[in-house]
Amino acid sequence: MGRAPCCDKAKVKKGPWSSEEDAKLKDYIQKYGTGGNWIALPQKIGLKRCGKSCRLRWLNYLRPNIKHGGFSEEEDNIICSLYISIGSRWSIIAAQLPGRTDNDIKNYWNTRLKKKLLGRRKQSQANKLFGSSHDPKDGNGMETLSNSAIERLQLHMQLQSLENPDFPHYDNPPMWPCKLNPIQEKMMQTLQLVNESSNPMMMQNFTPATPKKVDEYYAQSTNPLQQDYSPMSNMMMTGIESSMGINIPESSSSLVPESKGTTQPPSMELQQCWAFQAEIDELLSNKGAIPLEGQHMSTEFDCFKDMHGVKDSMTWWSNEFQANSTSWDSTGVLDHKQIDKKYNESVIGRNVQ
DNA sequence: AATTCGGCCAACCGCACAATG
DNA sequence: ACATTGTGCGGTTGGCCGAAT
Repeated sequence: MGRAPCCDKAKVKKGPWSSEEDAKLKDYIQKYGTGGNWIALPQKIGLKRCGKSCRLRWLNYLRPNIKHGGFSEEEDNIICSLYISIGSRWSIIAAQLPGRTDNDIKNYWNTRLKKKLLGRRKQSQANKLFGSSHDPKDGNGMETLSNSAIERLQLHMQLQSLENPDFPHYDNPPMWPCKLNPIQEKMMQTLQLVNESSNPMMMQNFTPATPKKVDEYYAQSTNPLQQDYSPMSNMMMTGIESSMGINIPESSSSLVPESKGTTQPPSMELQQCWAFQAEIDELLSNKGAIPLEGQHMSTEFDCFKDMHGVKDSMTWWSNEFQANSTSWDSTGVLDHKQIDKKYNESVIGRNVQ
């Protein structure tokens, strides 16, 4: 038995809002605020609408200083960067873009930005690999990998290739994230689950590395590419390492090793880590696939050419975002509530809880 | 000119969580 | 401690509109 509906659906109006309804709602809220109860609000002002519908209309359309459409390149970069980092947490992303609503950003991402970045070809390949045609009864666990995770993985790998264009990235060492936020941790746990079920042999032999082992890895590194401590790498988690259970000590994030150290081979954990990264990469890039008509393999990442200076901007933004966020799980929500509170206090002159 | 198709976006739905009694 | 209610959020849908055929 589910919870009772918030309103009588037979008696409320649905569909597009008329200008009269907009005016009623706007006038009332500008005069009296929301009163802290959206459910009761439509009755007070004689609107035959669900309270939730009123709230949505106000937040997404009638609220002052709302911007619609015309996303700037900087906003594109911010959205992309945050999506890769935290996924479809639209409210949090919206909180970082003044005047934008979560709904707007969500629509913009789903209809334009995603296509711009991923391109049709990779999308169709991903669908082929993980899409609805896949039989969930196969039991290989791939169905548990969400589209969001796939997209983020793809985006990240594309960015990684841009970082080191001369090297196929399955030959590259991992670029260590300095510290995962809880959301990133969760995503990596999901990826780990997928890997566990799709390749149990690999995980059987795996034991999580300790921070000490990671420090040893840094000391052992001989390849200049293994010294990647760019902010980009910190923000855009490779994820694979994390999914393998390797913990990155916080202190490592700001350390740039002076020497290259010894020539000892990397630890077993790291070799397994790279192998897993190569495996995922192989899976996603689907190297054996025949290019679609009119497309060439060399255009793999051409979609990113549309994003002028995306790397620099994203790096900058990543640092700013990290620096400004006191905590990951509350940032957006708090900001949103603060905005509403400020509006009620300053415009309406009311002190709302 | 008529029809089909696909992109876009506003709005709805249902779930999860927080607040309250 | 539990039940109820309100709010916030992300996913999805339906309809409009312009482009293509």
